[in-house]
Amino acid sequence: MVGIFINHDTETITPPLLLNHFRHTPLHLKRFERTVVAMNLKELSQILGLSQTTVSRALNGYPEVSTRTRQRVQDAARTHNYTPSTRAKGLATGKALAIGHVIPVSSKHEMVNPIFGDFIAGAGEAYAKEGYEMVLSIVADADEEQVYQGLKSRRAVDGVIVHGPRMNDARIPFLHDIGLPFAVHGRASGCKLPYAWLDVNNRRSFERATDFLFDLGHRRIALINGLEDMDFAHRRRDGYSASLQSHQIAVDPSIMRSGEMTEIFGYHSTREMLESPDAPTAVLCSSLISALGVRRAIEERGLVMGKDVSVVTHDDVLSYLQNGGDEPIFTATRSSVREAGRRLAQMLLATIADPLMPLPNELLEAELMLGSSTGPAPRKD
Amino acid sequence: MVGIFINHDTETITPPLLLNHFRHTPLHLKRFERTVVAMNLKELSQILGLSQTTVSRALNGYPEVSTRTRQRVQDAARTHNYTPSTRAKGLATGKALAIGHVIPVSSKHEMVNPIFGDFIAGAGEAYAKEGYEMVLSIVADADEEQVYQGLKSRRAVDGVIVHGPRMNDARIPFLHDIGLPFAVHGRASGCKLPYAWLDVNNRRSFERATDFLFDLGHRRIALINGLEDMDFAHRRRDGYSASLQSHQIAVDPSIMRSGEMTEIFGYHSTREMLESPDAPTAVLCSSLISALGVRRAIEERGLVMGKDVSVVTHDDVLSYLQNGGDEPIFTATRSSVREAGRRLAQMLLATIADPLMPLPNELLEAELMLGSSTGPAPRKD
DNA sequence: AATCACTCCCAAAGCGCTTTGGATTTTCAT
DNA sequence: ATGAAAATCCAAAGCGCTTTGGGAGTGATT
Repeated sequence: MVGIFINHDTETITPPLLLNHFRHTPLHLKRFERTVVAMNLKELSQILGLSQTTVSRALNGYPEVSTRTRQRVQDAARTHNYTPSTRAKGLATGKALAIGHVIPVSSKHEMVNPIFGDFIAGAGEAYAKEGYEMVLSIVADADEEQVYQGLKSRRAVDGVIVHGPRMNDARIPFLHDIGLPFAVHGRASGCKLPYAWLDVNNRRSFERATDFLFDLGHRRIALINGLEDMDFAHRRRDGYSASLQSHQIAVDPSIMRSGEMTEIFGYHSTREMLESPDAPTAVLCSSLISALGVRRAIEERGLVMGKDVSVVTHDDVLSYLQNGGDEPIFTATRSSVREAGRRLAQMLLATIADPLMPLPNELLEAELMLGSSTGPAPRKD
Repeated sequence: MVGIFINHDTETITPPLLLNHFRHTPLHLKRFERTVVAMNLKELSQILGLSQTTVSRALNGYPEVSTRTRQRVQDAARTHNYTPSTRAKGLATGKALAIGHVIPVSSKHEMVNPIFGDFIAGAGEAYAKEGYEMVLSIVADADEEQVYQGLKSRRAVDGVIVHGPRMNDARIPFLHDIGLPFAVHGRASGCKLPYAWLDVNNRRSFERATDFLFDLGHRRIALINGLEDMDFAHRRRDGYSASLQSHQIAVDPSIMRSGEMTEIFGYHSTREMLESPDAPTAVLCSSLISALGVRRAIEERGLVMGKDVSVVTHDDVLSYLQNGGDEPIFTATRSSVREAGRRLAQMLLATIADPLMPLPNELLEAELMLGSSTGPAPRKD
């Protein structure tokens, strides 16, 4: 082992006095690492007999380098497996080359939103293309602001994606105040400030879905929605109510539920409502996962979905939860959350690249896909 | 605006010649940012009238600082909202203070493993506690090695978590070779090298589950499993086979399926098998999501789960997919993937903190939870 | 022959931190 | 008092990169 050390007075160095801190590797180990590990700019430039400046410029595409030299440098970089250290590059440029995703975990049920995986997958593609890293923080929703503050002052990221916006979401003015670029997946009604966002037209898609159920003859339509204070839930409810009103039907709270969209939630809600003498003939549901629960409740009662009770659900096109193969199980308002991730990430990168650009917005329309979960309202006997 | 600039010859600086590169913000903007933005060590030490050394030491818990000074420094840091830049700290210490998670996206179905969100949530807790960042790369499984190489040579992370190990997984020797610390969620049969891992005792839990079905009188037990080359699937199959053999029943490939564990997969597999004259009376399933499909196929055929056909599934205790509330829907082998994330992350951090430590392993036993999806085998008529 | 304009390259100064090797005070038994 | 040891603090040298402000060398133009 000793032969590997470069600096021979290693032994004579007095180790720093540590106080419950293991962050600092013993010096000899660090030396070891650095010796064995990755090539750096200095070494590469020595190999090439060029200055660090020239090598750096050659690699970063600056024009003050001859084509021949650039080629030579690039080849050497490849063969020696050289990639600049993000840390050092970041320090020098003042950019972090990373985007933060702060994932709120609902303190109530410790639930991680299931759409998150697919969203991240989409966003990841965009980052990889631009050489950005993606850093994740999982946070109890109460501590969120603190986390943003931390990311900012540690200079760990160049911007963040805001997930699961609520109405009048405090995070938006907060991020605006601390000057951390951000883009929101969804919108926050009531927020006056301009901000970058991408959203599905939730209101419209749920209005259409409700209209569709009306066309099939349904008059008693239940709504199983996300948590009240989530912005998307609010908008969907608006769309639902609008449709009811335009058909002169009063909104009836007894067939409306909101909660965290688990299978169980869909099941319990539906089960309760079906027990009533005035049970709904159709259910509009905010999530495919809950819709599975809805179906369970329906079938458990010996009813047939699409005949006795119709179901329309929103479908985020999650990779592990396809809505049927050839023939969709559920009639659904459909919008890929993965695609949303991809586009929102691009959006954020664009606003970071050009801070003077007007903040971009994008409103996606959900498709209404016909499946076998809907049918004409059953005749009253 | 101009008043904010600190360096007044800003205007006279000739901008660097850029070649299709937007990474470099115009200089005046950078200045602006740096001026407005976060406090740094130098500023803080000036405010305090101390050297950077002392401030740094006070904040990092080194003993060469008087209690009074330390207190003063800590207070100032808090009030001025100072947090050291991770980049700079990383550069100076040689650590990245970050752990990488490389998430393979199956190239076939572009599927993100649904357990991933909960796993990450668990791991995130561990990282947050130790001041580590979590960086994510989403990667088509073919490019994985390249991504590890990149993380290593960019010095972006101190270690990585390996997800979804396959049999004889090439990633393990590879990571070993490039000298990037890692810990595996699961194991890779056939890998001779020692490595840190945490796994559920898949073989045992599936053997027990099969035994249990035997005890209920079932003799024709189907297996709906994950992809063949996934290590966990292999082990579960082993456990299943072992139980069959110990009961003198031959393994019958016609009632065994393996594939990506979607709802649809569970549905189709079950549907097919139930059509056979020699249909299974029980199904052992590798995922709660697929189990939902299994149930659908059963009920669609007018059969009753737990009576006509028994189902046992593995349950990863995902937050959005609870297996029933009070009374579990499915009888299940149960092991929290979130807890696994938490522990594996701690494990990795420990091996990084002390590289000389023997590599830790942990084998979790799954609980066998009784639900209403199982019952005695129906009598042959 | 001197000047100019390029082209191609370089030394050195940061970026914000940690860590080393001392320097300066305090403290305290003698 | 009086050294010696302990307690505090500091200047400066990196960490690995980018970027600034030149400096040679080469032809072409006066």
